[in-house]
Amino acid sequence: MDSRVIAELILHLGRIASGDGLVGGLTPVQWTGLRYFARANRFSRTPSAFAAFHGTTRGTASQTVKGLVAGGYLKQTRSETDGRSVRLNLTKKARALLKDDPIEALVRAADALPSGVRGNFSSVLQRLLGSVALQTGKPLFGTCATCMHFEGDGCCREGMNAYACGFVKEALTADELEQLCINFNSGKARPPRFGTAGR
Amino acid sequence: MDSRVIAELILHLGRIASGDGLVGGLTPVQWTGLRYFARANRFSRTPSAFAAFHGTTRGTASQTVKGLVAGGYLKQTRSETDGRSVRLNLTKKARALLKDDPIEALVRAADALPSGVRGNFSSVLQRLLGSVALQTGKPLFGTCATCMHFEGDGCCREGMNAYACGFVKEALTADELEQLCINFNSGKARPPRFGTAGR
DNA sequence: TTATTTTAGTATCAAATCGAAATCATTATC
DNA sequence: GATAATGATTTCGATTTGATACTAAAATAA
Repeated sequence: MDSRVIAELILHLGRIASGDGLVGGLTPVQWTGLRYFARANRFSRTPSAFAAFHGTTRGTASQTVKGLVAGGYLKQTRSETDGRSVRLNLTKKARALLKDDPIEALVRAADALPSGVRGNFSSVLQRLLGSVALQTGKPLFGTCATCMHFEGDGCCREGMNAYACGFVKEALTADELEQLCINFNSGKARPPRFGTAGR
Repeated sequence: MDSRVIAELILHLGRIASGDGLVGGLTPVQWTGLRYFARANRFSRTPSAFAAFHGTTRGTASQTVKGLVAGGYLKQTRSETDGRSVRLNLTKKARALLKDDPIEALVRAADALPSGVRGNFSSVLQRLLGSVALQTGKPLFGTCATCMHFEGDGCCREGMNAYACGFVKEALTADELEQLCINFNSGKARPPRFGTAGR
């Protein structure tokens, strides 16, 4: 019975924290997109990956991206390796705007927690997300720290290329270890993911 | 830096957990309405209170309610004390449908947590919600347990009417102590709330 | 009392959102 | 080479939403 209260609290908190109407000229969906492209690694900054993350269709994700590009928040570049694919990167304008993210009220609230509580709380959130993703068959995005594809000891080879991804078979910089990846695999069984949003 | 991850996790979890499209014939907003009217006490089962809770306008809330009434999920009755006001109660059809709430995946995930962790987690969520509501000036709904208006020792008077609300000056049943109330007051300072959604 | 203001609820309309389906180019597979 | 699958985009219709205006009832002021 308490579990249902928790579930409703999470939904409600999410809704209250993200501004309803447009804040700083952006709609809630556009804010979600901006946050995603700010935290996703280079393999995941594509319209399709955003669609998978956001749990929507590629068509809808394309619309959102188009709006952000038109507004000067994202810059589009075609991939050299794949003629179909498109990479999206945040502009300076976008990075500046992210300082006024309507989510900041929730960030401050979380920041006011004792650090021990905060870490604990974060772990439980991760666990819940993993469980829900598994149950609903939706893709789970994560970082290298707990990914099966992560290779590298970080100490043996000299200097660079100490880390690598065994899935895309490419070297990783230290920064990228913290970013979200669509190819994340925690090792738990889950249905094979195709390019679609998984429906 | 970790706080921002927490904030984004909460938003993402909320989005993933609540089904995107319509589930069981209801849209996500209608599900939110159904959950609200299932958990709100009799003082709060009105279109305006739902608007305040959901952080939207009364017009929009009225539309959502209209859809739920038309679908046979809510029954509308006029208030006897106030000719303007309207009370909304769940039908049996609605209570049956709530068993297949798309949020159940998240409920199960929360249920799988150790009970100690669950209680702790719930407390932190409450705390975050209170903080965000305070910062954004949005109304905070809560239960009698921590409300300033709550009166009653629960043991002195015989049988009924052991509990009461000092705000509406009415007796409360034991069931109602667990329900959400728009008149909740935690004692913390907050801007006066009018009938509007607070914008 | 009468007049004014506030509140609860609803209806209307234009803008925005979203999902489904179709389309096109590119890559993968047989 | 032929076929299938993928990435991205566009179009279209249905739905949602917020703003605005409106009615009716209650509270407040004069």
